[in-house]
Amino acid sequence: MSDSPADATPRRPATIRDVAALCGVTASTVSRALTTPGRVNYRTRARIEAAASELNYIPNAQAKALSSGRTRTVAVLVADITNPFYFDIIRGTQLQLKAAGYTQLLVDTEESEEVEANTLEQMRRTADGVILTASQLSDAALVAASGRMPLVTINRDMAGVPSVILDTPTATNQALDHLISLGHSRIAYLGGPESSSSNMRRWAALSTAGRERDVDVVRLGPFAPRTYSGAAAADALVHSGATAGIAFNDLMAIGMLQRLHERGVQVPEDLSIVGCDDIFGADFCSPPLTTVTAPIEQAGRVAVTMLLSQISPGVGLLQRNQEVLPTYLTVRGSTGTAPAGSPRLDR
Amino acid sequence: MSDSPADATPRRPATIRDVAALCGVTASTVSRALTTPGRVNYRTRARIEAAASELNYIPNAQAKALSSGRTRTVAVLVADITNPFYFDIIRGTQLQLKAAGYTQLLVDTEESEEVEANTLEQMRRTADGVILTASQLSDAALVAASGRMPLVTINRDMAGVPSVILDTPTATNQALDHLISLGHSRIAYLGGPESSSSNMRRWAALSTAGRERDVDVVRLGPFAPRTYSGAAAADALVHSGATAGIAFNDLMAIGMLQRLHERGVQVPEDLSIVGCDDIFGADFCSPPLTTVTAPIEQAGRVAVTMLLSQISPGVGLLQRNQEVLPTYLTVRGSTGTAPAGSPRLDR
DNA sequence: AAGCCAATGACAACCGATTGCCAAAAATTG
DNA sequence: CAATTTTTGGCAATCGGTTGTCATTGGCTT
Repeated sequence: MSDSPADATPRRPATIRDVAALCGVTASTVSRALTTPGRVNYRTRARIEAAASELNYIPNAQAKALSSGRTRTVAVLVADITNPFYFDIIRGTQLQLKAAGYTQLLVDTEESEEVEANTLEQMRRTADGVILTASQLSDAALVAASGRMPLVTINRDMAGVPSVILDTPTATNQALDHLISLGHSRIAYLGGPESSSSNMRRWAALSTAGRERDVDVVRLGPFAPRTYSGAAAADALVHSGATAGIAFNDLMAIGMLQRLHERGVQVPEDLSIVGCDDIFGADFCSPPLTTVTAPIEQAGRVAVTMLLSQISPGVGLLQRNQEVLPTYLTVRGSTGTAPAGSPRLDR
Repeated sequence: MSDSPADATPRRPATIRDVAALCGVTASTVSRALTTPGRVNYRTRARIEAAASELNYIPNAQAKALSSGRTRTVAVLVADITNPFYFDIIRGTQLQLKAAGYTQLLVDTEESEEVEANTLEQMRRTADGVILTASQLSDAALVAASGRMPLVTINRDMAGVPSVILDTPTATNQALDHLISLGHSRIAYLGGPESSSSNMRRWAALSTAGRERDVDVVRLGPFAPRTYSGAAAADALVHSGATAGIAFNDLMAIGMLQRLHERGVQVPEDLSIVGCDDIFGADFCSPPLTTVTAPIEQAGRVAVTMLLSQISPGVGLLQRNQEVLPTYLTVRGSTGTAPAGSPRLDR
């Protein structure tokens, strides 16, 4: 039992030459048999395939990459692996990449432009393409990078650079209407990082919509898109005198919920809160969060599809170079009718 | 501006021979200058370094891997990328791998033994080592795999295979004592997958502890370790007549909380719930979950450290081949005193 | 000044595949 | 049946590095 053929795994994995030797052909023939089906007589191919599986031959990916120039690997750069938002992205990319036989390289850029640029340069050789989330790169650098290698961004709208955009501004406006219909007339936007283009787009949409609908929409922040900055955001919101707040993302919104609970401010009785993204947890926090539901995982999947069509243009899957994914408002327990007579919330 | 030296990125990245040519030396000298510092005169090395940075030379990872046999890549296999538990693992591995200059390959095995085995065989060439979470492999297969390449498991206690174990049984017993001290005397364990070794160890510890302390500990399930199976678990718990439940993990516990809320069962007044892991969300669900806090991210980090010390044995970092990480009980709002007189919970 | 040794850089083989080109064998054609 | 075309497999170069071996150089000892 110590050496039954099934278990026997020689210490050195079989190479293409081992297979060739076993069949009495050369390595090039084996290579052709395995990669260019029609190029080799079917009888010899059968022999080769048998030998390959007998030796448990697995082509060396490195060698393959070196000679072919393709690594069958895609790098996914996330800004902050701590953020559940990116988990959904990663889930989507992983799913789609695996289906296409690609391997996923996961890199956390820690929101650093430098790390991002270096990684990108590194990956130029290591990966066949890159998916960039929340890029910190300048417009010029991004365009340049995109010219150098297949690349798709998520949530970065840049002409000439293929991208997947989660259309949160539209749904944020829906959220605004939702709040207005509940009687709110002074509403705050708890902003995220200034460098975030979705943050900017969203605020632009909200402030315009506010003017059109004749309600006060004020902007607070910027706040870090993390749970812990929810405290600052909550305090700012209370102090602002607004009766409802739309947060940059769910993380912040959940942090706000916690802080407001501590301070004894009732949600939604005293204050309504809307989040954005609908991440894991948004449905079971207390109260459950009214939020803008974004198809995050789908964004990851679509990004991969777009990227792969760049990598192998023959396969005309998805040739557009921008994909806008719709989002929608999910109403849960954190929004309610505006308090009568604008109660003094800030003690 | 279209061709300033700083921006100029030739279409073909510079190779080691380009650098060599620019310095009037051979490729081997460049290689040595860059990798074996003392091997080359410091003056020529300086010249080479200057040339390298001028040409923006980045060694080709594939070629490097091919000739050196090291890929500087580690594969992390997770059973289910959907589960927040693994996010924390991934976060830990990513952190530590990056610090060591390694790249992380992320693979979702979808809880399939076959996918796991195939990936493992594949990675034998592609990665320098593997971190295995929730492995589905048989003991024999695991030992064999571990003999073939550097490998560290997380939460799989197998003699001869280096592992990181989150010692949840100890803290689960603490949870039991906590419940007993609150007056509970009939307590259920909502089991996870039978194939999970931490599930088995935990149940073994709980049932022994229950006997020792002379309280009823019953086992329900198995249930899938997901939020959605919390409904079944909650119903089973209510029907069992126990006044407290310890769930296999937080996901299940959070699902139970939701279901119990729907059914109008008050937590913790009618029923106490304890989770396990302390994942993202455990602190802000409703009520906040009493749970066994496990240093999940640390487990990822430690696994990487152990793996790297296997890969380069010279660096005597962490030579033990099993690391048990302590966990502790975090009491939040989902546990309380036992209801008086065993109220009829099941309608 | 002869002899020796360490330092330094070049040469060439090698890692494991792919692929352009060529020659032998087989099949087709007139 | 000879001439031509197609099929099939081998040879060797190549991808971009690493590394063992060797020859040269210069410094040092005695």
